Amino acid sequence: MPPNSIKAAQDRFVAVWGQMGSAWGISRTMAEVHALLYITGEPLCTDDIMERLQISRGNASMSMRALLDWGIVERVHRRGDRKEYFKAEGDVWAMFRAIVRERMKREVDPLRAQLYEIRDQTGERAGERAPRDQGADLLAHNRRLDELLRFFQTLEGVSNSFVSPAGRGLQAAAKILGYIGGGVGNSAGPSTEATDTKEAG
Amino acid sequence: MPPNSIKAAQDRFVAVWGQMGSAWGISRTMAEVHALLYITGEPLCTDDIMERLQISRGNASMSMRALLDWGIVERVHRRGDRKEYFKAEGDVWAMFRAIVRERMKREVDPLRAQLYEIRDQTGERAGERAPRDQGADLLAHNRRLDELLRFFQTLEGVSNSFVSPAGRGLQAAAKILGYIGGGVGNSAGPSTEATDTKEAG
DNA sequence: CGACGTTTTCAATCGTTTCTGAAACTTTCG
DNA sequence: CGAAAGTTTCAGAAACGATTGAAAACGTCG
Repeated sequence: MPPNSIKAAQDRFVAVWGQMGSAWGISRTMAEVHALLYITGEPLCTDDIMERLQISRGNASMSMRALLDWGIVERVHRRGDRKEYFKAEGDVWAMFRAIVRERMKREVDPLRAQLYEIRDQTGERAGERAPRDQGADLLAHNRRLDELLRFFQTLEGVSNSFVSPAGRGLQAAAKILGYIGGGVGNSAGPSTEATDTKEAG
Repeated sequence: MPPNSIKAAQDRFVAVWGQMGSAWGISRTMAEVHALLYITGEPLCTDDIMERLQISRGNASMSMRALLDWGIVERVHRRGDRKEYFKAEGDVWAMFRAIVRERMKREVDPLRAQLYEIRDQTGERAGERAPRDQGADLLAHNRRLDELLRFFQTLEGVSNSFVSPAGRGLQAAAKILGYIGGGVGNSAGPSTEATDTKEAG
């Protein structure tokens, strides 16, 4: 096995992860930077990233900053070195929790707020009554909004129980649900289990 | 209340939903079309959509097709009318299940497959041994890949239990978890007040 | 069967987002 | 304090995905 096969695998991982990122509305480069930090597992500095990913300094800097904001990458200082190094969160579940937390905060919460506003916009104000004609439509309209709101409220709850300090809760629940769903066996143990997913229909 | 206030609310909903879509990697227009169908609740034809959303015929057609593929919009035929009409799935949970199913199929499953390949790429082949130098790095590299794979496997399980015919399972679980989440003193509650959805019961 | 209304496709265009590179800024150290 | 090293910002350039509009395909009806 050639000694640089790890590097090749890393490159491939970076590409794959970057692609996934862009499918989920995250800038490709940001995902790539994260991928690189995650897969190498060790702290890298801006120049390392620039060189390895062939991107500009500005881009590298911005992406790093964003990852820091997301809380899935942390600064590392080395004694006797003025450079800053960066290291990715190593625990996949912690990483995912951070992502969920941020996306809820940035996208779902504002969305909920807007939906409430829209709901209020046609909500009956005190002492005012909708015209007879509009009544049914309005009711149905508001019912649909409410259903959406209810849904997002539930989602909020789920996400909180996942994200919270005691958030391992969902990790456990996920496993239980996993069993229900597909009989997916996953237990502790670093052994290379390449268990195939069994469809349960 | 002016009779067109529903229309105004609909427009606003369309805008909000479209924005959300693009934040999650769905084309804005497609999300808008869906929003329109959902919020009006009744079947619309291509021309209705073109006019209301001010988009081209081609765009409307493509977006409709995509929504059909996602399984969150269905064709409706009207007797004595050659046009095709389209109607959005009305049940929020069913809609969300369809979305999860599709995104898993299109994005997560391929990702998993790729990760397996990458894993195999450096996996020890029979009778071959990694050079001593690379040993530790390789082990750590593969461990990180495995963790990711394990995670996605669990995710797959959760999603299956959600998506499957008996998928109401997660709906119930979600509510339970939601309660837990609400009860748990979670970190500085972002903006989770205003939880006054009217209960029908 | 040919004409008409409707839907689909696709190359060209347009608009948005991302990326670059250089300048401005900040921090550290002699 | 000033120089050196590092980081951030930002206007313009490039890349990418979305959108259009016209033409082809489809299916129906007289």
